[in-house]
Amino acid sequence: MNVMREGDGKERSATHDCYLRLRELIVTGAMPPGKKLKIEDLRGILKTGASPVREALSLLTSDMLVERLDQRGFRAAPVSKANFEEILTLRCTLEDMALRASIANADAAWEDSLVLCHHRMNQAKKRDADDFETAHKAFHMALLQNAGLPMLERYCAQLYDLNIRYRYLASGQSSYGKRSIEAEHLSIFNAALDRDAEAASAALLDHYRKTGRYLSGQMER
Amino acid sequence: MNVMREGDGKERSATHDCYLRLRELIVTGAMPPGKKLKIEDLRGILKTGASPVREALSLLTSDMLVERLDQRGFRAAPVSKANFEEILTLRCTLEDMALRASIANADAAWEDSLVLCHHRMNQAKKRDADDFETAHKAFHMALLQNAGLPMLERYCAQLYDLNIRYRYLASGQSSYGKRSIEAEHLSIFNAALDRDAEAASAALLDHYRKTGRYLSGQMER
DNA sequence: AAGTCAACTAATATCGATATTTTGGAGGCG
DNA sequence: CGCCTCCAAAATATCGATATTAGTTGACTT
Repeated sequence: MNVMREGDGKERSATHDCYLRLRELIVTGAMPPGKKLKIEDLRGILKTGASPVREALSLLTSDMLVERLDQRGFRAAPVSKANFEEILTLRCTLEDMALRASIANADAAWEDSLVLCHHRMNQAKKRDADDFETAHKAFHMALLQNAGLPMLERYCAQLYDLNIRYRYLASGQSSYGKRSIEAEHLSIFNAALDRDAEAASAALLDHYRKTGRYLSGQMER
Repeated sequence: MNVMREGDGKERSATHDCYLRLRELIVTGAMPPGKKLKIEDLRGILKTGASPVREALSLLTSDMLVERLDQRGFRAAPVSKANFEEILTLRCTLEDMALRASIANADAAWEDSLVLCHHRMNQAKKRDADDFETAHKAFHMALLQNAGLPMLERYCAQLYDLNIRYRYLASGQSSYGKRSIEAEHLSIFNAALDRDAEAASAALLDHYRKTGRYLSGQMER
């Protein structure tokens, strides 16, 4: 009667497993915005009891990916252009702060981690879209992870996921437009290694705003 | 067999009620930092089942007031000077942004709400320390609530509670030092009504930094 | 025939009980 | 004599079932 020995490739607690899988479903658009998230249905999809599902939905509420309605259950968070723009604004402010703090604390270990993440991201790009998503997030988070500000990092990670969701919704999986994402990443990367906070921040914000404009254009609402 | 008809003065769902009461217990220091939060004990205190308690703890995890340990349950979030300073830094950046946006959108309705909140705060001060806490938070949130940036407001509210917790921990309930909090509030209030973003932001950050220094001084750690 | 109210259905929120995991300690082995 | 292993007790995580609440349909009144 063991619950968590299926593929063994996931996590160890049913709740956390639910959390990750549900988040994936919402971020990628498999659960579209506004969709009613019925416990019974999700039980069927996730093959588990009601308690882990409920707890996972509660956690996703705090990530602003799920909305809780009075006593009428849960639904996938709605989307709007205003929300998208708020996410962009907050990301620009918070990541600017985090990146500058990271650079201020720069050391060899951090630079090593940047080199690795950047390399892996470029390798993953050639292979698999899903791998690239993971590596892309890892690269962006690595830029901020030397700030020594764990709460700020957490906010940035949350906002990253919310933003990714809009990208999945605007277009099919991982369509990045025609711009050279690679070049943009390279200039952020180089400026960070040079410990040039001004240049790095400018490149990062430019990267986000360009992506923002591209997605904004795709959103007809 | 009705669960939620005690004093009727609280909320309507057991989970939300647990959430509010537990948050109060942690913020005020009744549950000290690092304290193991055992489901059974809390069941006894809150007089309810295990499910609402668990769900409330999950929600508090996202507020960074509770930590979840692998499969070893929950405990009240630890405190540290670094954490306190991160909260202060984030508050200064985020509330600055929110206040400026609020002022940019200033209108008569918002000014009315400020006048009311400011008045109520001053009235409450004369009466009851607990009422003052509520009114004080309402005033500070009212300053930000015209920004039209709901996520930002949410972050600010979260950080406000985290900060209040340090005040409760540093000293007994609602000891505000010798400064004239009232005068500081008045200058923020007046600058906001004048729609002078520079002055309002400067007064607000000064208010936070003074409180921060005062609390930092009280923290020997 | 339209609006209103009431019972029915469906879904949520909560409870009590069980199985799994961790923890602390006693006994045996090196 | 100290360390590792194994066992018992406690606590967590999860399940299945129940009671409460919202949504809906249909009948009754006007």
